[in-house]
Amino acid sequence: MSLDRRKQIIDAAAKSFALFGYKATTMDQIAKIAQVGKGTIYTFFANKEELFNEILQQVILEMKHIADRESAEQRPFHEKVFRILDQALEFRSRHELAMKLSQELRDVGTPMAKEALNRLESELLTYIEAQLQSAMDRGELAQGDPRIMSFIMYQLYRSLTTEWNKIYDPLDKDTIKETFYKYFMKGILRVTPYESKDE
Amino acid sequence: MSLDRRKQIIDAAAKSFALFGYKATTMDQIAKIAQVGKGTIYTFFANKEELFNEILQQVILEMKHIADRESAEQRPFHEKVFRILDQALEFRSRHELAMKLSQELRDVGTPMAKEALNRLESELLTYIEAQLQSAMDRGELAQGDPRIMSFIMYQLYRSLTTEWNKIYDPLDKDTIKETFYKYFMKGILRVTPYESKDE
DNA sequence: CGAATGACCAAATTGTTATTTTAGTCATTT
DNA sequence: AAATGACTAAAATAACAATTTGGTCATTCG
Repeated sequence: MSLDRRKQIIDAAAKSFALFGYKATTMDQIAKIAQVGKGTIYTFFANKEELFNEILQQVILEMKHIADRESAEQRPFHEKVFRILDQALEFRSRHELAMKLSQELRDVGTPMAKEALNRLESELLTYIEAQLQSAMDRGELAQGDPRIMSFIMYQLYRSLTTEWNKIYDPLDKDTIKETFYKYFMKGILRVTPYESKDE
Repeated sequence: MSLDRRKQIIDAAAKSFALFGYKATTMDQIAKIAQVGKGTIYTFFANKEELFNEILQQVILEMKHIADRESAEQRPFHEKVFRILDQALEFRSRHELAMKLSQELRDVGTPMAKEALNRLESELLTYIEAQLQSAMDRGELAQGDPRIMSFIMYQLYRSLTTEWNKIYDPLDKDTIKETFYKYFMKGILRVTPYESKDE
């Protein structure tokens, strides 16, 4: 039942953080949803921040799980990386908590929201970095600094999706994919998937 | 003397906007610095915003002038583009007004500061877009959508400088240059300057 | 007895009202 | 006719009151 209570609290907190964001979620609120006295929360978690980090950790694992499923697929490497990025950003824009945190950061600028989103980004970068490293080891990829490579990859993909949409009309998925290959992959892949046909 | 007064006002405004930002600059302040009655300002400019736009326009012209000087140089195209981006971002990080506006946007979120910086960015994108178009016409560059190309170029360069520094230690200029070529230019140039030597 | 609890408190947040500042006007002066 | 600065309405800021909230701990319960 001790474990039961802990789970109740985590579930309640997850629900509330996703629904109201970090700041607008109160410990009283969580206790109420979890049907638990407020003091009980503090027997499992030192403070609000620690409880939040527990939830965040779950989200990170969930994201990695999705990426793992993608990278386990038998596909050419360049396809895989593209799909991981795609799924990750898709995940971020679908997952209620991540979305709520983005909004909170925009609207109120809660520092904890910023930190959490940075952490998500950082985890994704680390993940891709590892994928690149292993692809290099397998010889699928030209040598290079995997940290810089993953960073550029992420930034480029983000530019073509999120950033582009801030100024212009969204690009369709095919254009994004093609552009991503044309302007980036081409420079690093050992085997070029799209030959330049002098369009 | 009418022109004289106008210049006095513009100079005073430029000084004040660069020193205190948009919001913290008052019309009284400008009048005082310009040694002019406040009413006089309104015989030349309809309001604060219009006066600010006059200053901004000057900054934009100044930036374009720097870029023009760079692109007039007799250099291979890839060198030119790199240097234009470099000069432009350097300019933005050196120019007092642009810096102050960035700070103001971060700290207070003044909408006018955001708009102004967007305008600077937009002008730079348009400029590069034109450069790319003319390089394509000359056959120095593979065909492609110059808008997407300039956007990616800008974002990539910005990623390697500003964005990278938010997470990691700054990259040195040579690494930036090399990375920029390796991961981007290579994919679009007709003549590859750095041959991959299987490092 | 130890785990759970909710009344309690200091600190932070929010709501409210009073005060000051500021963009823009316009009657008067130069 | 151009320049000015006292003036005003609106906005920003400060000062203060009222409420909320994270965290504690003496008491209760199983």
